[in-house]
Amino acid sequence: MNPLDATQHLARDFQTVEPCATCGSRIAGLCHKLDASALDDIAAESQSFHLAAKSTLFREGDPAGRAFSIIDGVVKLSRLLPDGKQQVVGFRFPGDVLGYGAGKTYPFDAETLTNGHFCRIERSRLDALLRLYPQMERRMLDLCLRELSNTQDQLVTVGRRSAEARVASFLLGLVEAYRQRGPLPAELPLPMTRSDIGDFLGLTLETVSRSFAAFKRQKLIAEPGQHRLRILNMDALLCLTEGESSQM
Amino acid sequence: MNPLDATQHLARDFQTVEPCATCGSRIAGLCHKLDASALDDIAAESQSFHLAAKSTLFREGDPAGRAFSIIDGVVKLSRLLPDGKQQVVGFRFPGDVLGYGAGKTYPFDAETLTNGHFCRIERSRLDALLRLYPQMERRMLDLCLRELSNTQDQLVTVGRRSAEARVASFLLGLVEAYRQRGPLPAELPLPMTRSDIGDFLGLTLETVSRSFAAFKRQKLIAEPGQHRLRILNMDALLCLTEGESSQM
DNA sequence: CGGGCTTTTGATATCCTTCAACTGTTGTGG
DNA sequence: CCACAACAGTTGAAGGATATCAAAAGCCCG
Repeated sequence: MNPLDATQHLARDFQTVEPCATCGSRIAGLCHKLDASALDDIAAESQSFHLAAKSTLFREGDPAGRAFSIIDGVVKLSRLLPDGKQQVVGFRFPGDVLGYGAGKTYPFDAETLTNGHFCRIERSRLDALLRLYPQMERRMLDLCLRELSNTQDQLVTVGRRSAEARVASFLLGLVEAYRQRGPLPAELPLPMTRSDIGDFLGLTLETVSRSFAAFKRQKLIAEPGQHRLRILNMDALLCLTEGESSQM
Repeated sequence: MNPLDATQHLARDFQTVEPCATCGSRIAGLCHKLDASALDDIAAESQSFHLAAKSTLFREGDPAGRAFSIIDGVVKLSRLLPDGKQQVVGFRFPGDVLGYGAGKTYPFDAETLTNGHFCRIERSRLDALLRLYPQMERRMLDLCLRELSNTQDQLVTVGRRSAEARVASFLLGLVEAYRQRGPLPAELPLPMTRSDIGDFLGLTLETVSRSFAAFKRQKLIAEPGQHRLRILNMDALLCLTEGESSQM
């Protein structure tokens, strides 16, 4: 139980305030509300490690031998299409689990957008732990259901919304991701590039840039510095999301 | 254990040949490989029922009090946007579980496209069963992981592919769904309308119609009758999916 | 047979992409 | 410390893929 403090800025009190035995994180990942013996087992089976920004956690097609839990940092999950285009499947934040899927290989690349702190565990060990601790398996199911729900939301956004509505939707999703993980700071980190956002939303980076510019002109958002975002008019963004042009 | 025979056309031997104790289905839904006592419990807690085509199983926003398993039939899951547009989140087939999600309300409408045969169970009972039978919870997790993977694939399709590539991708997905559920017949049922398909792919019904017309002209597919589909050139469809224009 | 869907097909409109040039930022080595 | 290269972002102009609008034909059910 060695508490680490690398997680303090983002990781306040997401569902639990007990630091995780594995890594000291106060974020409720897989280990949410486990009893002491389960936590000991996980601690024994998993390793904590750091990674610089723009590192690769794993690549699409690699044998899916390990699962990862994000203690701190932001990760981009993306798939490369034969024609070179990229689709970002999602962004992952502290508390999220990566690399535990249906197939035998990872279905996408996982790349850090920031410096990060992670936990890794062999998949076979994790499977054994899930069998051993039904509470943990239940937690995994809940994480999976939540992720499924988010992905379905994203499908609606990409499939049926205009460019500006998609960008607004992305911004609100970002706010929500941070809110779930602690008190919302006035300035949010925005570690992804216009290109990342575009690939997430099914848009080009230019279109994303134009939408950001439009939102700034309307004083809906501000970027006080590189990779820093300030939401000025949440309601207007919400309106945009719902299809109406913003008149607030 | 009353074997029903309503499932014979689609429901051949999807992962198991043992008919489900609950409903007689030979499709591996939730009850896949459960022991006798678990099956007895499920049978006691769940009810089987029929529904005509174009019926509503549940609506977006309804309290999510029950989960459903499809024994036979095809179901459309869709979300309605404020501006009246519809996004189809997915189509579900025999063996799939519906209505078991993260939230307290259903996140989408579920509507039958064909006559159907279903199993229903109170959510609280199902949760209790999942706690009681870890094998069943594991099965639920696997179903959820597979669904997540499919939804992520769909995100790539909608986000980054051209209209024809999306339609080709839908057709291949349909083939795959049927293949997983039994020997593939030469003629597949196509119970969804152009509009349903468009709402699934983020296209208008006209664009879907034009893509179908193009594929027929190129002899990639045929429609021998209403709601009947024949795949003539799978490889060319696969090619289209990957971005190249079909030259085969 | 008639009314309501579904589908097809054509003509036009539009939103977003593409292409291009330029600016701003960051990190690196001389 | 500055010069420079690489990368990220901005903005404009033009073109294209798909949406929208419209009309007609086909199909199903009462």
